[in-house]
Amino acid sequence: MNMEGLIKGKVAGVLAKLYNQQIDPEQVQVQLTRSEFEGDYTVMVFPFLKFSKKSPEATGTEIGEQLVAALDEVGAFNVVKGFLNLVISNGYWIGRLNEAISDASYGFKPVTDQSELVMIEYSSPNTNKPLHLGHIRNNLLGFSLAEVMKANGYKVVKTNIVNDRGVHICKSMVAWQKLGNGETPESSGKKGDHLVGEYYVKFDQLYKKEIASLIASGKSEEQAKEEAPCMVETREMLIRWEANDPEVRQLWKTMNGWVYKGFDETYKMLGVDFDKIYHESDTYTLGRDEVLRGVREGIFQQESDNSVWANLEADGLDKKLLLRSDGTSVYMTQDIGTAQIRFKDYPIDHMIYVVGNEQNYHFQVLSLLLDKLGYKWGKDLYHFSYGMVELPNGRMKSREGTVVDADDLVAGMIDVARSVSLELGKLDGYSEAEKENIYRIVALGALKYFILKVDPKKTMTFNPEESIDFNGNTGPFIQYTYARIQSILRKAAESALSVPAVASVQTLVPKERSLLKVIARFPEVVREAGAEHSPAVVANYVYDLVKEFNSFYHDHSILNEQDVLVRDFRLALTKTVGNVIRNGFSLLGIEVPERM
RNA sequence: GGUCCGGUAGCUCAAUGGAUAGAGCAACAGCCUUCUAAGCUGUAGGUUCUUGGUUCGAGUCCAAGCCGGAUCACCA
Repeated sequence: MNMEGLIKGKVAGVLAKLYNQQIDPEQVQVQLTRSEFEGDYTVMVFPFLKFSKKSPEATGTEIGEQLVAALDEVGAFNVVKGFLNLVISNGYWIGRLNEAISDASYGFKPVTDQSELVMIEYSSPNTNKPLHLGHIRNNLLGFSLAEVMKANGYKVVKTNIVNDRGVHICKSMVAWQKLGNGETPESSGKKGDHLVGEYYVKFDQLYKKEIASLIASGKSEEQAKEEAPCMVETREMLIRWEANDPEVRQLWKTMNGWVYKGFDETYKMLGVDFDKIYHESDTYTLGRDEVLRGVREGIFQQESDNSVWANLEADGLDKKLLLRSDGTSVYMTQDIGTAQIRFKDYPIDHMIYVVGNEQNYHFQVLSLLLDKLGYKWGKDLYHFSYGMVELPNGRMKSREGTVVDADDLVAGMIDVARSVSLELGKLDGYSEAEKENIYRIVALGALKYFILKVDPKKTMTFNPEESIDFNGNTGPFIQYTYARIQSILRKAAESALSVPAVASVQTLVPKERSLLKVIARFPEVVREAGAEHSPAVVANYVYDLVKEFNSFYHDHSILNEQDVLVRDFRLALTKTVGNVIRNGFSLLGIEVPERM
């Protein structure tokens, strides 16, 4: 049991003994003592006053005396107002370090055959335009969440549902047919996803032009939008696509192929991957079958124009369209099919959808619909609803050209990392390839940390005018600390010093002690990150750890320490901090460099 | 309009109902003959949107209001 649990149980026992009061140990409030007070753990005594009928100070003192007598690890206590501060022995903290020193997966729970399986859907791009900053947040959160869940002992299947069909895809196809002149990624040298994205934009321009000329010829705006030739063509193309028209299918395959090649490059650069990829084009018919079953069973209603609806008014929601009057599928339809096939493919215990909070309503509806269709897991779907990334003046708008492209952003970050690194000139002796790899690690560290340190639920702001910082509370700051640690360990090895498997000092200076306490928190941080579904918990912890280490590093010498026992202890401490940084960052999908 | 989410230092973000609300950036002042200065130390910066309520104790919970955003599509 951890120290907090131990204290809670003991306090409950003491309350029974002193005041004849039974209380659930979980009701005892224990927290880490704030650094400005002496002590390690603090027990709130305010809630006990109604039992003790004494002052907070007297109550705290009584309980404190009992705890010192009952627990070896509690060496002393002090009471400030209603706060009972417990001082834990050095031996306990050193013992916690000794657990961590040689455990390569310190803080992680093992995954076993009995582990529950969690499927995490993330990324889920449309194949009509390249990935942008919003997708980056999704991808980083999804990948990190998968690592966090693994560290909490779950089997994880990462999945990606590619939205590869639908009107939006047909729009870029129509535009390419009309305006493309046979342009390909090879002929133009453009990355495939970017090329297709350009035609999606061109479609929009053409559409607007056609609407304008129809309005000029006397049509109403509504009519114009309906009758614009390129839109008519798009709708026809979607129907031909669903009817398996060979010509349309061929064009679709070709253009999607370009996009996939582009996406693969971006995914690889971001360091994210998937265990199983589903395509909407494979699942939407399953969804349609399910919807039609729902109609037969009276769960859904078919209107006279053939469109199918779910009436969710009894659940406090609206009516929801499931099939259009022309029989084609909508977004919701394919999500039903995808859910069904996934649960057929895997023994899923928990399903997590990493999708932006703009789709909260969609997932509320999806969960209800699956439930109505008779799937017992419908109600249990978990929508990991993260906040949007905004620019200083609001959302990214493709019409205003303010979309921050994922590839451009990463390339820009690498440029910054390169110039910072060249200026500092600490990579002498590395080959160009090794240097470029460091620039990449640092650049992605900066970007990933910047995004993941923010509470996923919250909207966050990104300013493309100011490049992401490399100093202060940043990824490179943490990577730098790791690199320093490795430098010390290399020097130790050169001097034939080995890191002891067990630390055997008796006394600790204050900065050693606070560092030990931060290291000891790591397993709980991993657990909390899993329970809260929050990589930010890990990011903020690693920052705390690193700040604490740098302060220690500044004040105390490690290799030049004269007392051999202290030197060896500090080596063990230093190595362990490095391991925790690496493990913590691995949960965020961030690499750490040996030098920088 | 209905529903949901948010509002903390100039900016970007922290803070299981607990002590004097913390970091970083930006500003200012120091620290490299010493294990990597992408570092360390200090100064300054706050009506936690407002008003009530619950509580021994509220940035945190409740209610109302103000401001901002999302969503309620035969878009995804």
